[in-house]
Amino acid sequence: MTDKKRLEEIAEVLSNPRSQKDELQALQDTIYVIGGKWRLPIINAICNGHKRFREIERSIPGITTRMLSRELKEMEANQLIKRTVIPSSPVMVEYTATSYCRSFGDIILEMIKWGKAHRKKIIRKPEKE
Amino acid sequence: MTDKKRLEEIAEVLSNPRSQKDELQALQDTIYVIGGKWRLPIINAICNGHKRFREIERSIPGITTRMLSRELKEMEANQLIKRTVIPSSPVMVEYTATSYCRSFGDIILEMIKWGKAHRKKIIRKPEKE
DNA sequence: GTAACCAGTATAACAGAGTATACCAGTATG
DNA sequence: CATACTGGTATACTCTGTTATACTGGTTAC
Repeated sequence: MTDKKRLEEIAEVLSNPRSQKDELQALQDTIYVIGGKWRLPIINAICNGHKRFREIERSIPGITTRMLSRELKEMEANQLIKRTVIPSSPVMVEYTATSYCRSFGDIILEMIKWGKAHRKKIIRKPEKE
Repeated sequence: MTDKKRLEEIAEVLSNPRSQKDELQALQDTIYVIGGKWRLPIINAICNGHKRFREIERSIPGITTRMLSRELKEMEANQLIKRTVIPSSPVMVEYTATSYCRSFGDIILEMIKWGKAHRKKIIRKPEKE
């Protein structure tokens, strides 16, 4: 390590008693958990009261059965949601949010807020036709 | 369309005067803009005062030169950051955040908050060794 | 002269997120 | 009997974000 780099590091630590590193780590952890195109929309749908598979599917235009199925499975494994089978006929399935899941509420809210505020600025890549 | 589905839709609209659809759209727009593994960490780094290429690179462990270069280029194209060349010798480059970029502050803050609160719950897939 | 810094570019390859399409068993509706 | 609903699975494929590795040109320090 060069002296320059060393001095930079010392300066950084001194100016950051609570360390930027922890914040970066926390940020990256969160990105890891809610990463991907569908995770947050699904959480949002379930928190908004959509419980049934097809109901969630319909509420998120563009998502495929496969992706929804996969995400739900993983989210159940990670204790984000609860899957309940109602032994009626035909069998019904209900997905409900755990409190862990609802802890994303503030993030989702902020993101909706941002999206609404900056609607006009966004130029999406054209969807495949 | 079946009567059932039709009734469901009516019920949904009635219970949602300000329409969940707009919120979902806003959420997906935001996901689209800040999507990916590196976008938010880079924004965070620049907002925290890291201006120089190598400085940003060093502040985000794991990122490659290529990814940082690509992201910076795209972010500049999208008016998220400003790239300034200082004609010294050797040439220096400074990246600074636009106010548009800083508008992600609240989202990043919420995500850091979440990450810190749920640190222990996260089981990351083991990194490649 | 060689090692390290700056700000990147080039090339190739990979992994997995995401898409497309079809299909299953079971039930109810007309 | 055909159609449409339920909650999904199976197979195959694409795409691109991401990684890995090497390299460039110019400058400064030892």
